[in-house]
Amino acid sequence: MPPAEDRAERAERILDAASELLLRAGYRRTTIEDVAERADVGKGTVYLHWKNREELFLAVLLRESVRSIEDLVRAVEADPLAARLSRLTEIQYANVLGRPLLRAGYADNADTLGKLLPKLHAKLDPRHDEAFVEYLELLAGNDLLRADRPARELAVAYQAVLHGFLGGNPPPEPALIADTVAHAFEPVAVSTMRLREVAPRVVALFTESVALDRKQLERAY
Amino acid sequence: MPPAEDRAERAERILDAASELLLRAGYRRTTIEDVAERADVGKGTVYLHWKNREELFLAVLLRESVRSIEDLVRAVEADPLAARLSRLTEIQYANVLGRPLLRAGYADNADTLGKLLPKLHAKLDPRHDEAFVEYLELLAGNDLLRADRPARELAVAYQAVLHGFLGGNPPPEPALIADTVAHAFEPVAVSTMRLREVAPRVVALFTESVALDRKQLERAY
DNA sequence: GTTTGACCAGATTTCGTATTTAGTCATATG
DNA sequence: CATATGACTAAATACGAAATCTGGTCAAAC
Repeated sequence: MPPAEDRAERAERILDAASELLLRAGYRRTTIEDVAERADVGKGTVYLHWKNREELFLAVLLRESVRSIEDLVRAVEADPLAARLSRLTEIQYANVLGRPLLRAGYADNADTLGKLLPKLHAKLDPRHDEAFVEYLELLAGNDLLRADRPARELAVAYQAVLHGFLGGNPPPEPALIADTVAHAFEPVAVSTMRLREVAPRVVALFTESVALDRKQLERAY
Repeated sequence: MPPAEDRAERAERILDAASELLLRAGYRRTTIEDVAERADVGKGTVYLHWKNREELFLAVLLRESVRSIEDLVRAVEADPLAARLSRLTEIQYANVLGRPLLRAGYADNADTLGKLLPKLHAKLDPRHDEAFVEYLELLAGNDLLRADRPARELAVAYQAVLHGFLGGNPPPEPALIADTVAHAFEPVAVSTMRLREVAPRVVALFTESVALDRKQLERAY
């Protein structure tokens, strides 16, 4: 087996297997052997990529998270108006709802993620939160966000709103959170011109943030 | 023991005991005997008031909920401006945070409420939701609420926001949800005059709603 | 150099037993 | 005679020992 190239491919195959089983059986009931068998590798091979079970499954979730943000970046690249907070929220909200593993992460679905949840939040949240606050500050600096409160405070309120919607049963329509976020956090008038200006920087910001996550994933390849 | 009067008093005493123990030890670990002993009654006496363990503890939570709404009603009576959605939310949010049992109910604290949680939501939510939508419709009819979406839809969004804030860790300051709700759901200008007009009807609405809950509680007396 | 599965310690599940508890009701009490 | 009680029972829960399973390692195979 040629070394470098197929190694990454094998890692992906293992993640695919883990992802599939995680979704079907949940963290608690999915064993490393199950994953190895489904990925057509020996059990020991899994440990050549990740140092233990937990890291493997966290990688599954990290990959899913990276993919969702890559989707988001593509959406903003395709349409600069998607850089607007309300529109971005709508896209990302729908995106998360369409990815059962992320949805489980937000809805605190203990059955599928089990003891992985706390570890997950400890690992992913801080960096993403940071990037998100930067994004808000970028908006604020361009009159695309309410300026009467610090971005960091609006971020707290925003996270609460997002969590509230994602935790809904059933989660409300994406249009409703878009509308709510628009009123709650955007200024009365949002300049399309300004939006076109910041869009590339938004893309850069999220691309950079996601690059770090990518790096971490690739360590396993 | 004179019948009617002291019977209610005894019921309250039992609820006090149950409440105390529920908070300290959680539903799963609190036995009827513990409650009876702490309330200075025989075990059988508890069953003269409630038909089973679950009903007893649901009554504890119902009473807490009733009390919180009574607080709210008093606040609106004392200050008609508190009938405004953002202000009402701020008061009720702080109220819930200050009542550990209600807080546990919203934060899905499985440890203290355990298997009681699903039953609780099934029992309390429908009626309160109904009253809340009426309240929103009352506001909408007086230009005290955004009119570009049906009240029922705003109610869904509002519940998501409230749940998101209450589920926060730690829950954000009351002022932040007030601000968020004001922007998200209120019209740009809120007429103080109109507010004074509707306040009594808001009081009546919630009083009536809570009266039903009271009735249910008193059945046990 | 790379992959693997047999292996082992520790975790988890199982299953039978002991204990606890919800709910009842015959009796005690005032 | 109406009310309150705690002894009682069936059912649930907790416990513990034995059996099973699984994460992680590593010597052997390739």
